[in-house]
Amino acid sequence: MTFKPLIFVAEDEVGQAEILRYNLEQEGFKVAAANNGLSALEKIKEQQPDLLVLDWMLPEMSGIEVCRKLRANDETKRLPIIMLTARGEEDDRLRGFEVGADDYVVKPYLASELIARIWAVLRRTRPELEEEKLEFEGIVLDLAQHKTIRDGEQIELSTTEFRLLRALLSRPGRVFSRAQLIDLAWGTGIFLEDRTVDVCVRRIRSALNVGDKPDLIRTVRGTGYSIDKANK
Amino acid sequence: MTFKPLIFVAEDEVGQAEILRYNLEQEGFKVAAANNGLSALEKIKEQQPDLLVLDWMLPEMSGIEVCRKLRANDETKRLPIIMLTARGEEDDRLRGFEVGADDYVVKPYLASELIARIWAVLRRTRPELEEEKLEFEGIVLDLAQHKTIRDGEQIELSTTEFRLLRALLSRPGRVFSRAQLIDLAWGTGIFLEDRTVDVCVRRIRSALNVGDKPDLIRTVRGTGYSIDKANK
DNA sequence: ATGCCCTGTAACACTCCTGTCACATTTCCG
DNA sequence: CGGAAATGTGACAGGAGTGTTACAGGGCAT
Repeated sequence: MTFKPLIFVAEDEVGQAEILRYNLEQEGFKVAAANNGLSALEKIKEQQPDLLVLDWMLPEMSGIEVCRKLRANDETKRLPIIMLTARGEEDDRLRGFEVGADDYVVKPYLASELIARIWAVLRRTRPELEEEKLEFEGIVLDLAQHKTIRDGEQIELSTTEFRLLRALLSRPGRVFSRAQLIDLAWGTGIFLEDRTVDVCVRRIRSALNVGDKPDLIRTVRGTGYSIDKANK
Repeated sequence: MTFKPLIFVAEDEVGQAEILRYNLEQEGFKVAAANNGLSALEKIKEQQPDLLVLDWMLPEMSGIEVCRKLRANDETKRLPIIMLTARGEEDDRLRGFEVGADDYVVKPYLASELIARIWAVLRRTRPELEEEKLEFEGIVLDLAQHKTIRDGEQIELSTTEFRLLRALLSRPGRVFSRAQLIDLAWGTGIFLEDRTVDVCVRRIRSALNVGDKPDLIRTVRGTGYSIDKANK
């Protein structure tokens, strides 16, 4: 991917914003941010981001207001917007769509979930961004369609398995610790036994290695797992 | 590496802090330190370090408070922070992320583990520091991939062996005492026989010196070991 | 409510790592 | 040359780490 979309984050809670920035940068996005509605509006006009992640509750100017103002301006009229709303405020969702948000995500959210939505919206708005695929040694992950293929044959993976494989495929060869994999596949701040990763890896392996296909998941004893070529 | 990152250590226990300083300096970092939250905050503003290692429990001002204050200030808003938390305090980890820590390490920790995290965070923040390989005289350690290569051929090393070789390769020519090597490869505070290092070195040697390759690990009688060119 | 699938955890088996010991070899020094 | 100290080497028992299977709880669609 040569093009690096600039994502603008309007979120007032510093911690949330930083985590988000981190995850988005990991994903390969450029990131700009503001912590209140007013400055968000200004900075957006300057920087012309490719997409806006907009918290519903913002000081100075509410998300809905920001949204409306953006839609009223010719330059920003078509800026894709993803709303962050608190759980239970379903009404907000409705109003969000009314004022022109392209999608919404309920807090608390999984980073990977939000990233998936971002890609979806970007694809929708910019068809020239061909659908994102991860590929390695005959394994293809179609992120848009959530499909897994090995050597042309489709593989059935559950959501969690798909996310874990996705993390591994994002950087072939690189070894991920179990903790990192939990962060990437389950979400930052989720606490699970390390062994859970082992079991999930096993499930992926047995789904992936049909027939006599070589096992491409390398176990690095004492450290973690990676996707790799023919480890003897 | 021409650029020497300045690491700021905020840790109240003097012994811990000194060991940490030593290990970080070994790694080639510059180090500044404070033993309470308040002075840490002041010194950080003066010295503008590249990264902060922040103990969770600090006198005067807790780690979480320091973190929050730093995030609230424009100059220090993006300072990468690694939290040190006690084992079992999982809640702290969550709160750590909430207030914007970039990573966390659980005490007691492996010096090499912390150093790895520091590099990871620095790389994330400063992509130009993409240095994930150690190389010397045909030996290549790929830290990200956890692979060892000599003259193009892959070598199988166990975790411990890998860590020990890594310590040696981090500063070619430098002689490490057995105690230092135990700190670096096994972890600070681990007690082992010095002879264990000898055995581990032997294992590395026999894995590395396939064929008639020269032995690059030099034994310094009465002192320790180092990686060095062709010692006859 | 019912049944199915997903999932996290526990339990057990098994591999291979690993720290230590005992003995061989080398080095140093008088 | 002798002896002691340091290091090399091979063997081994115990254990940590991982593979594997089973299962119970929960979500979701019917």
